[in-house]
Amino acid sequence: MDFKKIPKAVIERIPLYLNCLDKLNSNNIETTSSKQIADEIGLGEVQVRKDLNLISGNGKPKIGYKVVDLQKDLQKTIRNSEKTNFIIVGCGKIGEALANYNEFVNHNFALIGLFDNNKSKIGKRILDLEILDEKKLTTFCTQNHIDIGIIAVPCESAQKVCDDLITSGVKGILNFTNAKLNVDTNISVRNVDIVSLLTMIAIEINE
Amino acid sequence: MDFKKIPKAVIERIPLYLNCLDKLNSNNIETTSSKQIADEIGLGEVQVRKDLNLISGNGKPKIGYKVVDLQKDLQKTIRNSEKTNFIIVGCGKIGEALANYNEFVNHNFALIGLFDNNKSKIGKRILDLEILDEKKLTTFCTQNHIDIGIIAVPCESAQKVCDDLITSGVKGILNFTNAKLNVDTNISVRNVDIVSLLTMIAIEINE
DNA sequence: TAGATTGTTAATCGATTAACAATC
DNA sequence: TAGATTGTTAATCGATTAACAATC
Repeated sequence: MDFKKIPKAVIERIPLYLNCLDKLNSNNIETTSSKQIADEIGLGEVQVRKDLNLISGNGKPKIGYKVVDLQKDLQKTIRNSEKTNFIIVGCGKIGEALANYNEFVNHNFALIGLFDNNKSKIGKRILDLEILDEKKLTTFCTQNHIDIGIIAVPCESAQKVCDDLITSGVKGILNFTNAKLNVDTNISVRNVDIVSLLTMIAIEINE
Repeated sequence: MDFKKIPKAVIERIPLYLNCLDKLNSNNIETTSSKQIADEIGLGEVQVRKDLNLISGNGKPKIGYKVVDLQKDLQKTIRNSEKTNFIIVGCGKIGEALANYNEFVNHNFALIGLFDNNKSKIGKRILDLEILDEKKLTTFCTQNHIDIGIIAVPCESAQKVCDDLITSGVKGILNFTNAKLNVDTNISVRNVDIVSLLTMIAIEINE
């Protein structure tokens, strides 16, 4: 929907910039420079400058960047609307841990639905949000605007849940199973698999 | 320690190959090809061939690769020893969820320690592993061979825990806090931050 | 003005893809 | 032998870094 396509590599860094700016903000720092940001997050300053120029273009020679302006420009890449709505499917250990995390609202993400297919879980609440029957998933998603679905069900059901989410209009998936999800290219999928992460670390420390 | 340096991009794909081979194995498929693997995990076949040639070099023209041989060659990039030992520091919701995950052993990772600084948690057990006092962390790490430490403590204590781990000889860190850890370049760090992941997905679906 | 800092252009580096020769 | 599949070399693409001109 945005006019300029943001390179994959830059997308990976935007959360770092946002984090850094949050920190500067809470320290009441109003103006910053590519050097300061680069040092803080451990990147090269030229790279930071190039990224920020692409995303914001509001740097001023000799002065640098206004922190709040930069935050606004970065935010624009993330969303058009007020909030990004997401749901969690699967309220086992991982799903529950995620649902209890209360930092979402500070970053304009809104957790608006929890689902499980286990009778003993349905009807319970996590931080005031009721766990709904997974059967209601597609209805819920079509009736509410859901941007992202988090999949935290057992591996075997992951593809089914994924298909249901996409059929109901969800455009992004965060997959906590180690299933390889088959999706159309217009859907954004990220995977978090602990064994894969440990494997990559193990390779790096073995070199 | 390995003689040939594996490119960063290839390291990211090794878990995919391992996953795919596990699946082929459980389907009793003994021989495979770059085409089959590529289709399964959604990569180009030339890329798969190049990666596998770098890592294994045991492909045979017209025949392909023996699944078990390929698995062995991939495993060699991951570890020299029998197992990769790791511990979890912080047994809150996330730490507990991770500790309960029982797939580690199937992939030659061994969870051998749990730590927390909360009196109400110390002494409890998760899947037969006792939660130890965080004060014992450095002693434990120096007395046992720990390859990787998972940090699942509150954000504020992350850097302190990280420093303790590294001082005690840990070479890899999996960081579940959104703290930006400051480490020496010889230490491998991977971060899992749910807000960052949601942010990247949100950017991609907003384009 | 001189210094600091941005933005841009060119050069380098690394990763992917294409073309094709080698071979069980 | 012909076909299938690997491994390699060259070409392309994308990302990073270096050099430097522009400017508040």
